[in-house]
Amino acid sequence: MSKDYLTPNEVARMLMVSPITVRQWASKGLLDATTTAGGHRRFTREAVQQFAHERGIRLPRESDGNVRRLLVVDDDRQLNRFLVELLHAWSRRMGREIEVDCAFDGFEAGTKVHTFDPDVVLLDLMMPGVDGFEVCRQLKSDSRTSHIRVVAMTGYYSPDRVQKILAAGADRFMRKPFSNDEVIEACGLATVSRPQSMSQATNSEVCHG
Amino acid sequence: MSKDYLTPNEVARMLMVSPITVRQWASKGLLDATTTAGGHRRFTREAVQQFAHERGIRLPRESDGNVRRLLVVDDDRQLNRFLVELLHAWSRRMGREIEVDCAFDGFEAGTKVHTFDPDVVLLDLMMPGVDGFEVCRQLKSDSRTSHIRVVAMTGYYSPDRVQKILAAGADRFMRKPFSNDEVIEACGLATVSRPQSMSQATNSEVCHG
DNA sequence: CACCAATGGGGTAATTTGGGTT
DNA sequence: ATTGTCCAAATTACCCCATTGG
Repeated sequence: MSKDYLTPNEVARMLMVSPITVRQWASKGLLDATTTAGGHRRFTREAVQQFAHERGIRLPRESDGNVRRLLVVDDDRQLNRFLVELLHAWSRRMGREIEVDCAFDGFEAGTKVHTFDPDVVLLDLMMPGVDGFEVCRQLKSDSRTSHIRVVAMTGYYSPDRVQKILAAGADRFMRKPFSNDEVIEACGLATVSRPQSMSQATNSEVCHG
Repeated sequence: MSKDYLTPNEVARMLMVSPITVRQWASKGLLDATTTAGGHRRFTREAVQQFAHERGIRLPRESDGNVRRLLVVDDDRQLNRFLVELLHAWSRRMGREIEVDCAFDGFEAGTKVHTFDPDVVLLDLMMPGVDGFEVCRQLKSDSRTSHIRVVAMTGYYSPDRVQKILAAGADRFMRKPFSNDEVIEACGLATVSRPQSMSQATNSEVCHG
């Protein structure tokens, strides 16, 4: 799942070019774009990826698609620890080698995004003083981190909110409380090189919200 | 704002060679590069650093203790901008080449500590949801960032508080409001390889707190 | 509605880049 | 091994004003 719109600035960073160049490409029809009522261009993630793929452009930090490192961002130390252990337990059970790290505040999250280089970030949206939407947006608009799968977690739910979260760039949305299976699936761990069904192997305990 | 890619010219300056040479290295695959849609090469900082490291080349920025890059961390956009412009104006006046970048929240600060690689961080301690003491501690306890000079800024003052800030690892403390000279001094810009007196060149306006 | 900073568009001019070759 | 020069093409800077989004 992707965010529905990218601005010229965001596209420019992704393609390692100035916004002006993006404008030229768009006006020449090389890069598919729609326009707002006021004439500003908006791009889809798919269009950009297709554009890049057609020209053999390798977007920075492109991984092989397999999840190896996950970063849990949550100020609630208990829930944070729970998620870390859930993931560790799963990896032991499935024989998949993954690394899990955690961050308890926005600054730590920001540093670990670069020092730990995660494939997935599990992001609590309800952290005091941390605007989860803004974090999503920043992650997705920097070509060094835009490949990271963002799993947004929150207890507060409304269709509007989900819309906003996905628009900010989150790849998945999890409403608390969630089951273990949901976490695994949202992290993209369930469907990788493992077509066999393992439903009985993963339990369905529910964690608090 | 800092870019997340480098052009051939920029790499050439970093490695102290001509752009043509960079081109050769890239076309021979010695220096990792991607291309834009139009065929121009783009490089990541990491690639250049790796290239330099493999050949024992010391990048100019790490060669001396002079302040070159400063990161302003403050959610108050006006004060943030004021500081950035103050530093820019000073650099123009003194003919010192420095780069200044800014962050408006904890997460952005965390990422830019690594992507911008600053020599100095000016840190507002009163940001909502960001524990400045904790940020100091984290910066100073990681060997990758412990060399960064931390200038803590706050309007609330008490001896106790100063004690806490310095204990957390801050190198300097600035109480708002502060004068331009104070900022320059706190950033370690005043005393470097410039024995000439410029006292009349630096004004003493006071910015708000 | 007015306000404001940030962003985007169109156009033209200036700069940078890749490639072949020296 | 590195750099200079030439050219066409790609990219960017700059100006001025409109749009966006809070």
